[in-house]
Amino acid sequence: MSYRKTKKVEEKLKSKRAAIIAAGKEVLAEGGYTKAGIKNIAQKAGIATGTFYLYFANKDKLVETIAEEMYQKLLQRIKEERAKYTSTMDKLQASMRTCVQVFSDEQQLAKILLIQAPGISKILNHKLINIEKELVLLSKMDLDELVAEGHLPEQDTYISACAFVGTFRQVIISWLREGQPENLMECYDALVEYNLRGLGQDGK
Amino acid sequence: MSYRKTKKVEEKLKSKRAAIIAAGKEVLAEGGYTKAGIKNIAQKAGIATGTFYLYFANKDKLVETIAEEMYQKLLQRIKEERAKYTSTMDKLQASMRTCVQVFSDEQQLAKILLIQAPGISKILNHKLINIEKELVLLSKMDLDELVAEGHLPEQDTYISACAFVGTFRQVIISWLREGQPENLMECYDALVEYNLRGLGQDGK
Amino acid sequence: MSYRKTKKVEEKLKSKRAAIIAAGKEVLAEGGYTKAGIKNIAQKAGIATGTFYLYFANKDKLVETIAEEMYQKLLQRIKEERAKYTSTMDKLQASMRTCVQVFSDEQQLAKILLIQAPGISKILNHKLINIEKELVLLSKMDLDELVAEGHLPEQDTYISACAFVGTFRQVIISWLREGQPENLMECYDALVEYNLRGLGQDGK
Amino acid sequence: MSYRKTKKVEEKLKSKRAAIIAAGKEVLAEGGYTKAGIKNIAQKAGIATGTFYLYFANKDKLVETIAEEMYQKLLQRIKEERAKYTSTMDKLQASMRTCVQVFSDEQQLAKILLIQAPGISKILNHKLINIEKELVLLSKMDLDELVAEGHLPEQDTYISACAFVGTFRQVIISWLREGQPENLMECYDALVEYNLRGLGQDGK
DNA sequence: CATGAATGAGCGTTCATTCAT
DNA sequence: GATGAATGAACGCTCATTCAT
Repeated sequence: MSYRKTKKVEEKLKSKRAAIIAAGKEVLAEGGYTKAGIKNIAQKAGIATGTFYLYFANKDKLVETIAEEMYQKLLQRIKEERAKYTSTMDKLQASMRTCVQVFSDEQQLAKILLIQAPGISKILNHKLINIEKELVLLSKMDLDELVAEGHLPEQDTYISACAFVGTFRQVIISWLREGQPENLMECYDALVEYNLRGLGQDGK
Repeated sequence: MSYRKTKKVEEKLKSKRAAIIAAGKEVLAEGGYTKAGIKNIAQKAGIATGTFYLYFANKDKLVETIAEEMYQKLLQRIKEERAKYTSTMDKLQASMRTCVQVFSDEQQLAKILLIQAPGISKILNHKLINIEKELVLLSKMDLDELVAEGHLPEQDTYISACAFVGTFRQVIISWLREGQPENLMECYDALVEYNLRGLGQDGK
Repeated sequence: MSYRKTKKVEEKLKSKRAAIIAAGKEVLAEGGYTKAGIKNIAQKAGIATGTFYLYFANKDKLVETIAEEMYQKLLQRIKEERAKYTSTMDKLQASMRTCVQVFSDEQQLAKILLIQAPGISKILNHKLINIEKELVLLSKMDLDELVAEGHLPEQDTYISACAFVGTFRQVIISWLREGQPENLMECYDALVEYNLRGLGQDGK
Repeated sequence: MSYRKTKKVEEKLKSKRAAIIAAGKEVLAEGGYTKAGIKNIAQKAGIATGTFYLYFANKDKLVETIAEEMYQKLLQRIKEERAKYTSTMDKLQASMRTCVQVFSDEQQLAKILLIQAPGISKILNHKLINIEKELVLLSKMDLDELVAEGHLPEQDTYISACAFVGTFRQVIISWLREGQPENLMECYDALVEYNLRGLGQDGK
């Protein structure tokens, strides 16, 4: 009859799960999937190895959870930002700005998504790859619309979407790896201009 | 019977070292660093596991060698192609066309460089990263020159170089992962146009 | 709704200790010592894992208790039945009939004693072994008396007692494992005859 | 071209596999399946833990091998001995004498088969159980023939066969556990007589 | 008394590396 | 040189037991 699930206790549990996820992200971002030993993660989370399995069925499930969480967070933010605009062009820009923003704010997320994603067990890898695919397809839809509306010239919109996303991806990777550009947000405008020109939007 | 050598026999006659590298590439491209067990590689190379260590100090050294080899091959080809042109713009285009060409011809190289590269031990990873870095810097030098010559408007050439390389990278990744575009070379022109516009080259 | 208590509720009202023992028997009979996890047992007993340790010092003590309980139940029943007869031969038969009866009624007990008993930690095993030993010795005492009384010819009564008990044991095991004979009690007479003849009692 | 598989080397390998099996039997006989840790077995076999897996795919495969080996050895010996006789009665006796002989010679085999058999993973358990089943059925076939030939009275031969085997089993178990009888072979005759009488063979 | 989250030693298994032949 | 059997540290995971609530 005792051991009531007080608010305090419940919060502790939640925070422990969060701590594991945080530790998992940290280790994943730094060392990749291989180096992400359970003992390592558990230690960083301040728990015993056995405790890990009270919160996650196995290592893969943790990584899956992390991937899913990032996926949701990123797409959620993008949707929110897009909703603020009506013109397709603005929406497209909103997508990219949000991406840059999110990655800029959360280096960990960026590192896992853009640097460590591969090397992870194939199944899990798919989740991470999907984010990228989704971004490309989202961009493609925008481009298709813009072409239809006459705002952009005819073109292979899939290739353009890839190119579009690729420019952002590469710059962010450079920022992560080389520390160049120093500030991610500051180069956002240059990047947008590059792409708008690339897409064939003349008069700006 | 004697003049029809099997591939295996032929490889044995060649340097065993080459056979190991070939096997290493194969395994690395398909399964990633984790799946690249020495036994697996040795078997594919037609040697005993112990023999591997007569040619490479350890697993990491093999990967490093593979990385180095790819690095050399790619940059070598690029230099050769660039030498055929005099104008910087043509040189820049030659760089990219060669990249696409090489990746298109050698999926293995592409898979290792663009898909499996991360997840590999940090130190080794650096070698692979360097190829990308070098490409970006090479592009940047071209851009700097083009800007100086007045062929391109003023811009942050590092960002532009990243963007430039990123477009190619992303399309190649899509080709590897999704099989889209079906033929890599065919979309090359579209990609170049995208980037030339992006860089601000009006006429052409 | 209130007077139709489920089994679970009823057990809770009984001593929890009894519920644990019942759950322990169930799990032990079905899955053996290895599968008998404390969590599993506790769940079946309708308690928390920690509660288990309020009633038993550890897992081994539970098994020991179960063994002891079975031991007492079986020997108690045998003594009761034997008391109903005066002739040693009748007492001997009463022993066996009771055994068969009890095992027939309680498959769980049979499974634990005859099938799962081994594989359990050595010390605990001893308790279970003792039941068998006791049965053999009880039989031997009967046989010794019957030989002394002239009802049976001279013989190594220990061997005879083993043989005697062994016949029952093997048949019961076959019943448990193979389901043959279908009904244990029905073959009791044949078994008794076999042994009486084996012991050298001619005219019945 | 070197590292020839000399006789010496090959013998070492064979002996190592044998050493593992021997160690496995030893541990299995003494401590049961649960206590039979790979580290424990490897140490007893004088090898490193990893070496175990060069000879057996996993722990279960070792136990299966041991079970199979015992099965073959016992049944093989029985068949050999039975072949020496023509009368069914002699064959039946030969079966049992061989069993006693083999168990007497190899306590380890006896312990694993009669004491530790259960508690082992269900699948493996089946192999061990099968030996017993086979013995019972072999005996039953003999009894059926003897009844048909008129050498034994009508009876439930399955029950008789169980009883028959059970007597031997129980005596051997007593010998293993209690050390009584001291010498297994010496009580063989008494046991046979008991069973012949039990089966209803009057004369002799 | 009761709880169930937390613990950590220990399990079976893998694999880069070594070394006697 | 070439071999492949041998090694043992390290992995992911389990479970009997403890203890703060």
